[in-house]
Amino acid sequence: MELSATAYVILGMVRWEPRSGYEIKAAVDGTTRFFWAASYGQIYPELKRLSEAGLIAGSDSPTGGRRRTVYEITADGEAELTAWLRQPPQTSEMREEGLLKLFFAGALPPGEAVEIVRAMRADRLATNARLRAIESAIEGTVEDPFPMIVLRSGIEFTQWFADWCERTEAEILAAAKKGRG
Amino acid sequence: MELSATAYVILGMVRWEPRSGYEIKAAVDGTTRFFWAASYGQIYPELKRLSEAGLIAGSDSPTGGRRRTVYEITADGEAELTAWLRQPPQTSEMREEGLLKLFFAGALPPGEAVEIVRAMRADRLATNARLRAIESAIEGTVEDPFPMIVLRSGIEFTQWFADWCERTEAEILAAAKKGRG
DNA sequence: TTGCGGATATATCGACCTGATATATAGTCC
DNA sequence: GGACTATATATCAGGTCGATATATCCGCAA
Repeated sequence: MELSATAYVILGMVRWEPRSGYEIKAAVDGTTRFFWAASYGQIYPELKRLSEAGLIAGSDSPTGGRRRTVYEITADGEAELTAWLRQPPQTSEMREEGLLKLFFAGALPPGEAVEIVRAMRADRLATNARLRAIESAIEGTVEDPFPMIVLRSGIEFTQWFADWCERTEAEILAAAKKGRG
Repeated sequence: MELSATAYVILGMVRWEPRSGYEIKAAVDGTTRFFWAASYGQIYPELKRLSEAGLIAGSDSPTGGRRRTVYEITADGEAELTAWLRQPPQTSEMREEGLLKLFFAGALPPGEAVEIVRAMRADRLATNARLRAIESAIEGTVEDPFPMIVLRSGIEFTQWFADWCERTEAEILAAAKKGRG
């Protein structure tokens, strides 16, 4: 039985507490989104697969006339999750359109490249602020230390990236000045 | 005309010099792979689309009996590329299975979580070494400063990440000791 | 009370992307 | 000549994203 990493996101999320597909999506957006996203297009089919495989169990719990299925993890699911946690991590990817544009910035007139770095910096700082807000909100409320450790890695990373942009902007401007002088 | 970011990778690559699909793939793997990857499954169909759109021009240049099409950028392609470079970057994604596992590491017995951080650190250090090797190899050979700037961002980032892993390992071990004591 | 907007809930689709695989030819080394 | 690697193009299953569709529920205001 081969499961995608997203399947394990679902297992991990319902392990903390039973959730509907909608709640899983909201939990992912509020937590792992920074380093592992998931969309409805993955979540709902995956819930069916995991349910058929007996790794989670769904039960109807409608709100009035609105149908709703809440899933909880099974003993098999828990075993599958911990077995996966013990395997060395494989996937490590990045897609940074800003770095891609900077890479080809030689095609722009001198002086325009700094705009790319400025836009990246503003973006990283905005993410940093969002993550800091989450940090303040959950500070001291959770007993499990690992979500907070990972959240802080995001805060440090976006801060590092913003600082790199600032330094690089200065570097590009200095080189342009030297080139002109 | 809507182009994917990967289409612009191709435009940027053939702008430096005419290349075959195979050579574009090799160039991507040697340079932008760290922050923007591309596979044959994207490159070959995209070359056809860009060629039909008149943004690149292909010419047959076989090696003996082995067919080979080399593409070069057109004036339209160059205009399209610089117009894209002037738009603010959109996509910024990360997929770090290690952080995902660490996030759920509370499901593991205490003491096992450090293994995840150790594996991530080893991996980041290996990438760092590869990037440094590229840096040494191309040092002083390229006039365009931007590829080197981007390469160094990768070197700094992997170094920062490895350092974060080291600090986090110590933090986890200290917490475990405190928990036991 | 009627209606509007936003939240909850599930489902689907086109497009993008990866990794693997298939098919051929060319060059190198023993 | 055979083994191996590099060059070159093509394809496919499956993962993933963003947007969209459908429907219900709730609070609030006209």
